[in-house]
Amino acid sequence: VATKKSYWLVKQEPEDYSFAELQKDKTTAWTGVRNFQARNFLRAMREGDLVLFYHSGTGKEVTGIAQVNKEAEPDPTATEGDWCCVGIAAKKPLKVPVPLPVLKSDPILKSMLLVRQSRLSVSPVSREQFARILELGDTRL
DNA sequence: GCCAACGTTGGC
DNA sequence: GCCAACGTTGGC
Repeated sequence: VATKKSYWLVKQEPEDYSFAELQKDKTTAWTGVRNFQARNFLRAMREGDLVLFYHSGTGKEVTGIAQVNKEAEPDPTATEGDWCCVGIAAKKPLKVPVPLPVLKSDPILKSMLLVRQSRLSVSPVSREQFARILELGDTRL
């Protein structure tokens, strides 16, 4: 059953957990999401989906590509409530990071949910937007 | 169920 | 440091 691949973006402050740390760890459990909208996106992720990794705060740029390697399961860090996490694996850093001002001004990227709703920590990305990020990032998978 | 008050996040 | 956006809480 071939399902169509989806694309996502996750956001984290690099001081908290950077893409470099993910590369070092190889994989990580993406825990700690406590927002319903973000949680629902986590639940929609499928193994193999590609994930843009964005640094908020210091950097404010898309810095790397990761891939879902484990679909949603209960978040072990949640002591109450119906929360979940996914597993992601580092895939490749962007050769050239794509900074927020570029996202905001690019005709394809300015409609990204990240741009329109900056507090959302997990958001969907279209195939076209994902391809555009790779193009601007001078990176191919 | 509404809304004011407050807290948090993130960009500038 | 400030402000906008958004979520949560609590009084009514």
